[in-house]
Amino acid sequence: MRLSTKGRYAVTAMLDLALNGKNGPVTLAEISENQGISLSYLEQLFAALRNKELVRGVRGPGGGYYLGKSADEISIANIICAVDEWVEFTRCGGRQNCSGGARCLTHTLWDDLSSEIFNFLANISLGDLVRRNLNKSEESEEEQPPLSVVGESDSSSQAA
Amino acid sequence: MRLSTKGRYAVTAMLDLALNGKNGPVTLAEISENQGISLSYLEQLFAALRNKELVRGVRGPGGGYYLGKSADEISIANIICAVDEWVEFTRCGGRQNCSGGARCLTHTLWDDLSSEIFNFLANISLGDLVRRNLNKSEESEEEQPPLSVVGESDSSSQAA
DNA sequence: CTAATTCCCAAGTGATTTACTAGGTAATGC
DNA sequence: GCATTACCTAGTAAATCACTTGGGAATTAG
Repeated sequence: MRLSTKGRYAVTAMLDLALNGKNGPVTLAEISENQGISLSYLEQLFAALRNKELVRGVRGPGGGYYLGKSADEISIANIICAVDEWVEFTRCGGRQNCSGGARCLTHTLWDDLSSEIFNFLANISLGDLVRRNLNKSEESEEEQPPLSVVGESDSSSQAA
Repeated sequence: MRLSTKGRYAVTAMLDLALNGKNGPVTLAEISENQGISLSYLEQLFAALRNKELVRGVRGPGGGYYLGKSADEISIANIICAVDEWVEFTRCGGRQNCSGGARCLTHTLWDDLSSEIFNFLANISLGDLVRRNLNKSEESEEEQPPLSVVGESDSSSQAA
């Protein structure tokens, strides 16, 4: 998993699309304006998103972009992977002996954590985020817990 | 949050330290060997980790690094933030009107998601990962669910 | 005391990535 | 046919990555 600013641009743009695309397509010019991202950079990001069929472009006047599927079918992980493409990290390529035999244990741990993070992001959809925001708008100033809490771990006090 | 390869190096190195540091300090040379990371790059990473008091160095022969606190008190978010430092993403600086008034809504959504991801990583400690691995070694080939599942979301079928 | 070992520190470097500009072409609507 | 939009390619300054070089400074073994 890789969560760079590029992925953030993509997620932010997709959120904009999900929010403003209810009636008719949204132009990249609008997203550029709204989110302060350069038009041409958006074009590059959307080329990648288009390849993964996360968005669908319509040319000509009145054109723009639609979501490629329903907001509930698009996960944050989908978006990030589309633009930031997954790089395999551990060098031991899964099968190699990895300097000293059973020392590859650390890599196993990392791989576990890595897919953990991926699953987390794969379980949050654009639809989730949008719905959550609508709820917040209605309930206005009421305190609300984060959309889905990890539970378990009570290892206190580590917010930087 | 920012999860680059740099953060991965740091997490991997810290895992190595947590696993091999039970009796005596671990040298960067060992970690370098084990994990295939250049010694000097490790030094840079550990300089950052030292600043955040996540590790403690001991000089001279027989020296090396200890964890700065117990493995349970060190979260993955701690490690990543130490080396990869948090960059604020949204341009509207929290208070600005953000081109067109209520359009900053997308940014609110992003901020929510962002702190969501952070909390997730803040709730996984080095200790958690190590314990999980020990369990796995004992129970050997038994199937085990990922360390902590998100629950809730049933928005099926989105693993790439 | 000396020498080896380790952490510590600073500067520099080629490769890659980031976010962007410039300059197009292709389809579509009025 | 003209404006509008998506689509495509190339180039670029700045930043980041992962690493090298070349030194220290503290500690221990002998």
